[in-house]
Amino acid sequence: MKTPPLPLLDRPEGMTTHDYAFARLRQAIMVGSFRPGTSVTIRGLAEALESSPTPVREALRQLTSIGALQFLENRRIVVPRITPARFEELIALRIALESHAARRAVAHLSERQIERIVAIDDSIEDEIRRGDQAAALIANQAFHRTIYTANPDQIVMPLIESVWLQLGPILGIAMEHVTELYVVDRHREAIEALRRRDEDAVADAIAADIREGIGGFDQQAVARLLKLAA
Amino acid sequence: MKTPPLPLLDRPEGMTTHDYAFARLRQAIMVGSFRPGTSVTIRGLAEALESSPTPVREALRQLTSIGALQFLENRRIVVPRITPARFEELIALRIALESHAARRAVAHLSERQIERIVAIDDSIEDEIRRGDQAAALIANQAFHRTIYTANPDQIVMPLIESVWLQLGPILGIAMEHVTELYVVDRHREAIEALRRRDEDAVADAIAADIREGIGGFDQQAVARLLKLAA
DNA sequence: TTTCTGATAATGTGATCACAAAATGAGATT
DNA sequence: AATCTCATTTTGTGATCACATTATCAGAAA
Repeated sequence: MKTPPLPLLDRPEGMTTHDYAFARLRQAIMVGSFRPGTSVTIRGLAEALESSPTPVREALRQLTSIGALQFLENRRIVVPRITPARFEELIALRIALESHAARRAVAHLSERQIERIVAIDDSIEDEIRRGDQAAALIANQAFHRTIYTANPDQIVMPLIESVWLQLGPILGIAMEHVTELYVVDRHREAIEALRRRDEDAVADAIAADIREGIGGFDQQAVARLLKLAA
Repeated sequence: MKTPPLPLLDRPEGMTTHDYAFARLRQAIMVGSFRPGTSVTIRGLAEALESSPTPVREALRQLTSIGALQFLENRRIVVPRITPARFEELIALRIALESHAARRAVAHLSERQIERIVAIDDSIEDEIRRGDQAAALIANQAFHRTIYTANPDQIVMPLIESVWLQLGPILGIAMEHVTELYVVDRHREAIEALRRRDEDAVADAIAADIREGIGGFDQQAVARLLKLAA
């Protein structure tokens, strides 16, 4: 069991060791630092995070509950494997959830929030230009999250983040082998539709954004990526 | 902090204390044994479950991750409060998720599985006749779960179960004050549509089932229930 | 009466230990 | 060479303890 390097993360004053461990592991999985099928151990991660096992155990309970990791029958903990069919389910679910979330956010968005979303979209392009795919992934998520959390009563974000997390490891492989992951997007259409407060158009733009973005990987492409990572 | 009586649950040979604690607490929340806003403590639950605090701590990390419980800023753990607006978001999300899941299951359902679903629907009616609302809720969930899990690559069930869990406490109040919670349903239409392998009709029947079932509680009705429980 | 202060109690956090369960590797047997 | 057995190692689980943080309560001051 070799723990990959975990991307560093700021630890604010007063943040508990458990919260820090959880945030750091979650981030690592989200940006593809762990490959599908990778085994992890409590003590190995505790060492990498420079903590005792207790906070790591609790973080692992959380990570398994949100689909980022998986407890096996033999009690081992692994990064879930993914098949092309499951990838397709993840994309379809992402489309269902995010178009639903976008619809229900439209009525709540202020002009200021829309300008904020535009700024985030610009930052995605900066990151792409810079060649930093993980940062582009994070910025892309911030773009989507800022739209959906405009709805003050939304409860869908934890579900969406869980789907994003489950896509992390395969996207990590893709980021190593594909250079234009976030070039195609429909963010402009989404922003135009937000300005018009047109729920249908927003939902359609978000769905198209996902379908034509990472959803463009068909089953053959996913199988190829998985083979590359074996 | 008074722990309500936790419904008993079978503990199979070899089941870890943690898994038992988690399953028992999850079930209790699902069937409405805990009221919204109820505070829980690690030691209190450990005592009720006759275990040491460690397995309970880990179970609480899981339960908070799936929306069943909530860590507050002051580190206290509570059953989440719910507002009428959040209830409406839960219903809308349930409709979005479950009609999506039903659609994607249709192609996978065998005749035998459909007969199994019919049998579960009959058992719901038995439970209603018997006046056992918690058992009817569990059977209703089994009806839905059996449809959606026909899709072997589905990944949506943990998300659906999280929404069900978040509805548990308010439904617990409803079960105390309303006697006909599961009388209205559209299960027959859903079954007919499954037999015809008609994805649109299945999705419509599931959506209508939710909307006309517990979705029939409008914001005023929810507010009234919350007042009754205060 | 209300507000403030300080002591005490309650509750979550992290560390450590012992034990249970599963994996691994070496040697013996087929 | 393949399979089995057993000892050792690895890894997860549960218990317990001490400590940190937050809540509560009683008494004093305004």
